[in-house]
Amino acid sequence: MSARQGRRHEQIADELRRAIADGRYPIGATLPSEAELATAHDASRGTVRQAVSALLAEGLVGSRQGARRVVLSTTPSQSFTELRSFAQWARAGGRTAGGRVITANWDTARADEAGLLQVPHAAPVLRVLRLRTLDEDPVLLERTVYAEWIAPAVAALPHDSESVTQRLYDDTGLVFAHGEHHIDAVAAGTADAEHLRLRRGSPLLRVRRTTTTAEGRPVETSDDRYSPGSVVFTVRNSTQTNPLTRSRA
Amino acid sequence: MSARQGRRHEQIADELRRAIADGRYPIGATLPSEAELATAHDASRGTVRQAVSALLAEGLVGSRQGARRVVLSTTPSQSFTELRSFAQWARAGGRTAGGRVITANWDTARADEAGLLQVPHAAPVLRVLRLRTLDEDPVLLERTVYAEWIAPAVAALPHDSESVTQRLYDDTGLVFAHGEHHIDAVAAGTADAEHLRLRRGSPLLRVRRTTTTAEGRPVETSDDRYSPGSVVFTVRNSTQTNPLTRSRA
DNA sequence: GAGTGGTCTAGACCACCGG
DNA sequence: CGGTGGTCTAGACCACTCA
Repeated sequence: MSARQGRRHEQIADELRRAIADGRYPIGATLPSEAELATAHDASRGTVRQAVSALLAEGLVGSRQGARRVVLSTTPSQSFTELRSFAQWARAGGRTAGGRVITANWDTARADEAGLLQVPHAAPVLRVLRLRTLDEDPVLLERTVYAEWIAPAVAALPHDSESVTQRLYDDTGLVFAHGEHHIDAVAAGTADAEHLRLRRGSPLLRVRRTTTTAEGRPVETSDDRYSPGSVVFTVRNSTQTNPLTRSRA
Repeated sequence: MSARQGRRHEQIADELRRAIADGRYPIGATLPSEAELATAHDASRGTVRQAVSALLAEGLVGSRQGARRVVLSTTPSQSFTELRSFAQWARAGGRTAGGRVITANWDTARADEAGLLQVPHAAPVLRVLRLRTLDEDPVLLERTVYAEWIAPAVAALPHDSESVTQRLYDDTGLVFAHGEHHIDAVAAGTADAEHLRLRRGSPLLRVRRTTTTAEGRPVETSDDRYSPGSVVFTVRNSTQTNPLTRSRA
């Protein structure tokens, strides 16, 4: 009994994910009502709602007041790993990714970083400055902060690893499951300009991202700056297949 | 009237968003406890949790069991997961959107525009240069090209319409259903600098977007340039859902 | 009108954090 | 240790959908 039994809502969510993936609820099918799920899992309606809202957030099901929930998608997206991993994205586009660590050192988390990584204030973290190249051109400067629990595995990697994501998966089985990306534009600072071979003040596309495991445990948070003209982010969305709305249906 | 009273959790969330945007809770600050918020808003803890979880989803605050919630970001974040218009997005954050048309004139579609709008080459289009403000500050310069079929409705709008999206819906029933967004960074040109009150060469976040109706009919295509620090785009993804992809410039 | 999801309440126990 | 967030329950009322 010792194994972490608790968290009924996560169990219910997993059960539903499995059922959808298995095709027991194909696209367009309706899920059982909250009341039915509550009875079947011997849980309260609140717990069932917590479970279903996770699927809602993942875009697996859609929800409308008054109507049963509908399955929107059964197949996990393949392109997530592309988004997460610079190397995999480059390879998919037929280009060659390179990378090298410029500096790597232990430090303490700043307040915002501690929040993002969900670790105590001033907890030890590993800071890595890494330059990424595409077909030999420097295009991306990454300032990544790793949580303490994963940092040793990162520190053990070769400094010129082509794909950190792949190496971490091979070495530790770590899978990046969720990501959040904040995108804006900033002017290149001195270090940015030097490493990306630009003039100071050049416009850079900045992506601040935090990646977590499937359980929601934060792994790393990073400030990535892309050389202008090297990369464009594309988003497609619609009112009908909007998988990511939260409470506001 | 349209004030849509009665969703306590949304009111509480808005109040917190406003407080964070105003700097009453700077980055790194802790939020009041759930119990305090519940008392202050005369709501139950469950309702407060629903409100706070929205901020959590938006990346404004972080959360760790046992510790108070921490403010991670004060910049308003514009989420693709909510296909909101600029004005609607501003209002949701408790801010005031303004806008005025600088120039509007008929022209013929360039080749790329014709392709995006799915109209014949050199078809007539309406070109509008529009400056958008947030709490009186100019933050966004839009260069929008409207297809001929919708252009008359656009041309008839007051030049200082707060929400073009809303007005078009009210006047014509038009609903923007799908969007495609390409995001990168560019340096401010002369016109950009003048209208956004920046120096030439300042980094701007550029979003080139094309919007279509539910039937897939293109309505407009636009080159939007955001003043630095005014807006952050946020994308959440996971192995299950991936609305964002990266592509070559 | 019955069913269903959206919202809300008022409790409760636990795991974790901090001083 | 007290405070806090994470989870859960067992009700309730409403808005909406659908047959």
